[in-house]
Amino acid sequence: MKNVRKTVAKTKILEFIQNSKAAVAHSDIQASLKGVCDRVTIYRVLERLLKEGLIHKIVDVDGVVKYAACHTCENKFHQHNHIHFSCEKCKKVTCLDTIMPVFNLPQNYILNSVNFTVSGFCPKCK
Amino acid sequence: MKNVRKTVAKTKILEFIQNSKAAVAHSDIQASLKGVCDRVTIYRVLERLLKEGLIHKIVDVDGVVKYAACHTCENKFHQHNHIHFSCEKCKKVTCLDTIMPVFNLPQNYILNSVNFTVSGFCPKCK
DNA sequence: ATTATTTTTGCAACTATGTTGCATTAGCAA
DNA sequence: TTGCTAATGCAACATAGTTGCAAAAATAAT
Ligand SMILES: [Mn+2]
Ligand SMILES: [Mn+2]
Ligand SMILES: [Zn+2]
Ligand SMILES: [Zn+2]
Repeated sequence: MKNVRKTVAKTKILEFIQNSKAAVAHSDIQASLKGVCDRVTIYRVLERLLKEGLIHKIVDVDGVVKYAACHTCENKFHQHNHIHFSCEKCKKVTCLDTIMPVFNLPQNYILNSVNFTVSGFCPKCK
Repeated sequence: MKNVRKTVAKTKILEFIQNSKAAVAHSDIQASLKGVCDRVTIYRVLERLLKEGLIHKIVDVDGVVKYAACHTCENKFHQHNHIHFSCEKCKKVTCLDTIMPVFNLPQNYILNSVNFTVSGFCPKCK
């Protein structure tokens, strides 16, 4: 059952994600942590942080994978049914933590998780 | 203003997409069209079909890009605000053309397009 | 039908993103 | 301090997508 360990890479990466207002991509992390660790390590740390429920993963509308800290779901139900907003101008992806769309699936579909991203212009870019 | 041309590749690719019940990936197309054209051509044809509004693009929860024919929006408003269902078992992505989630953005955000994908188990796999 | 024009294609080369195996390093508990 | 094993670095690989350019094919003009 694999004990988790606290390492420099993990600490710095988590800090960076938590201090970012918008979701960050692997390349953002790599740029900010210049030389702290290998790019493969970043991938592996991200995997761990996901599994430990400290961050969540967002696939942007253009396929770019980004990560954001978990706020609303600290220790409780780890559900991310909020909307993500992707700005077409500044390319920033932000969690709209309080906004959860309403919909109902047809019979016979079993829902597990959702991935809602809307795009347009953010308040700063409109 | 670039006239569009009808070519074998384009015809076959569009047919394949239109005949598929689920959304298809580039690799699916390549597999089905074995040797009809180069893989680069597939990318370029897909781009054109998108621009011509004959298909739409879906980024799956795991980042895999897929394409589906347009049904509800033939000539009219080209809006894709319906939900896509991604089955975790059979990996098929299907358009739930009639289901459109309700939500409201905070002031100052300008909505342009949406990308809603929910995952779980489809009727066949549940 | 022939020719001319321009879109489309194939190919090769390249970039970006993510993965895997394996030897080495470093956390942490005993 | 020692021992165990999680975590890392590095190299190599895999996959998806892009770009430039010459050749081929589709359509328009003659
Ligand atoms: Mn979020
Ligand atoms: Mn669809
Ligand atoms: Zn913006
Ligand atoms: Zn299924």
